[in-house]
Amino acid sequence: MSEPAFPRRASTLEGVATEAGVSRATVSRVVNGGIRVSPVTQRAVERAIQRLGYTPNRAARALVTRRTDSVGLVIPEPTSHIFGDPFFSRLVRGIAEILATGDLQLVLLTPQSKADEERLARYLTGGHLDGVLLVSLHGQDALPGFLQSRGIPVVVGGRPPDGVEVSFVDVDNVDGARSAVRHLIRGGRRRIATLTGPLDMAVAADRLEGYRAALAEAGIPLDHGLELSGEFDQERAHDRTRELLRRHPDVDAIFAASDPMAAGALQALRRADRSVPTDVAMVSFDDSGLASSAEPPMTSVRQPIEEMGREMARLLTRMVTSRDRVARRVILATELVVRGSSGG
Amino acid sequence: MSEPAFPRRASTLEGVATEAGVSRATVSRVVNGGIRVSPVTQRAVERAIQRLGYTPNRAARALVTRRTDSVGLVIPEPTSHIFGDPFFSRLVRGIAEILATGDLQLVLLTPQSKADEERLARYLTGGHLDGVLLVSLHGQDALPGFLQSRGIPVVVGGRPPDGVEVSFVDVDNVDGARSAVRHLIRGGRRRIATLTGPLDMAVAADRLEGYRAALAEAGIPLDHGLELSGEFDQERAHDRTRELLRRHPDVDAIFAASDPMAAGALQALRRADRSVPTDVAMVSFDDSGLASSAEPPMTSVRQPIEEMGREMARLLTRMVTSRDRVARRVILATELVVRGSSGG
DNA sequence: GTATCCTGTGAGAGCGCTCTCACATCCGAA
DNA sequence: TTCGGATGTGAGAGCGCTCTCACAGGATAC
Repeated sequence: MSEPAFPRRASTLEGVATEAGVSRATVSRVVNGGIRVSPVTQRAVERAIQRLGYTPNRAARALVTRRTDSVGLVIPEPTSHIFGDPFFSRLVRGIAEILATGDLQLVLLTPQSKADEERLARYLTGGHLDGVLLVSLHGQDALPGFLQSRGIPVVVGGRPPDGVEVSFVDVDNVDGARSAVRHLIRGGRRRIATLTGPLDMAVAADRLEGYRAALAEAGIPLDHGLELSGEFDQERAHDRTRELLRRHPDVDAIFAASDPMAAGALQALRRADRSVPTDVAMVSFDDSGLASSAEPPMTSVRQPIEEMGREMARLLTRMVTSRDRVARRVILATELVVRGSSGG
Repeated sequence: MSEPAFPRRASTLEGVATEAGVSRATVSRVVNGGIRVSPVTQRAVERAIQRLGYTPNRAARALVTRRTDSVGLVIPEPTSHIFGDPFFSRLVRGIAEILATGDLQLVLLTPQSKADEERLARYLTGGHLDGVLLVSLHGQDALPGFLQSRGIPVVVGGRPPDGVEVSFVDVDNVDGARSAVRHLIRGGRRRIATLTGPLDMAVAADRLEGYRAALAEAGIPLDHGLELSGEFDQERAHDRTRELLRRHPDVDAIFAASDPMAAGALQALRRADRSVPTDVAMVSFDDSGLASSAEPPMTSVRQPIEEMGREMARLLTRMVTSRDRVARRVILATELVVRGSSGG
């Protein structure tokens, strides 16, 4: 195969202007919406653009407009945590869907270390991006406040750190967890344990709060020995469940704060010869593919993750394209999908 | 909360130059590697950069260097197909890991329609990106050849369309499938069915080829009634398996070309009261979390997906930073992870 | 008829950077 | 001593675009 021809120098505004017999300024007007251009000129320019296959040079445009037409998605998470859990993909899907309509590019940023994070902060404040989406924040992460104070449009996915006045989109985790546990209580369960995520994450804390609220309203006393906190993953959930069954053999239900955790718990229950849902009923959170394919199929709290992504992108787009910097909060409702694991 | 102060104008080369008492050119030299700068000047400039918190303006730089320091990842796939399957996340992880070391930004592009694809082709040829990673190509997609002919660095994940001389990284799907089916044959199975992916995708065709090769070398005649092609997803695999069991009740093993498909088949087998592995042995492909958490745990072909991402990023980085345009092909080996489902 | 406005267009500056070229030193070799 | 060649530095052009301003010419107002 012959060496591919190197692309001829991409055509510029200047070239189009010459071709159409007008000035650069006029071509620029046509390209940017054709305001104040006569129909005749407009058509001539459009034909010239067509003939030359002209595409505006983004770098040149960015240099003068101080807009890059791209936004960042920051996931400050050891990437290994993201996998096995399609949360991330679904979120990106929703985000990309909306950004595409606004002609904004999505730039992915996954700082893996402290050094990465410093470089990132630099990058973000360096005017490389028009706005930033932040997800999977731990604890009192300073990033949202920092960016906000520098005037950079920010939208957080999930509840942001306390005291930071920033736009965010969250799922109603408290309510979702409460309805899950209520469902177990309605099924006659009383000794209900919960596997929580890392409690420095708002999402984990909120789900625990919902669990407690449901017990409280049913008049069931809290037993902190039934609250097992840890990571969101399957392996550790398995171990924690085994431990739980040893210490509290009377447990008759488990609320797991994620599907992978439920899968781990299910394994532990099977190995301990406890049948689900007869001996131990289960409800989980996420309603990913894992839940529906589990054996028995898992009752789970469905989160509108794509919608969360969409809403985040919508908020950010608005902040980027207008000078509107008012912090907004959007809370999305969850839905309990009942399957066999909870004893229906 | 008070309105956040708007960020002061980011400092420029000019500013740093003044601060350090040198010319713009000298600062530029320091920023770009400090070649031909005296140690004294170098230090002075570095201090000035530090004091002013200077970050180079990427747009301005791109305008003159004609490099954007960002590469695209194109996934021309109805995004819904990506989910439930962590392939995508793992790939991105590997890619991001390598790109970070080379200071390249990852831009995600997921064309969803023909119109999107045309816009994309424009965008890619418009000099907005230094290079492109393509994955999940269907059939005889023209994109890789098109980009290649325009002189844009391209690396394909998976086997590219025939006749296109382009760099790619692929998993040895033929060999992986062959070893999976050999394993079933060694276990004494003879009536082995396979659930394949869409055969216009090289990955699906290759796995089918491996399946056939294993049967052929064992002297087992092919029966096309045992080859069920379709999508990679769980639901349709379930339906196809039910159909298979009706038509060919003597089947004693199934090789599923993905984990979600295996999960679907497992459900269908359970509902038909066939025990796994006693009545029907199973092997799948991917070795995602789904495989290890299935009941029984699924024997599966593990693919080095992160490594595939890393290798793709490495190839692209090399093409972008040098003028090296030689097409390279990298084939990564798979590994059979034996668990309960195959009766191993 | 002149003053005023609006519309369509072009000239030209300038965004922040890189890169070429010129030049001023300084060194060692002839 | 003179010269060629490093070596370190600065001046200035120019990348492709947007945006302000000026201005011509037609419509509208008095």
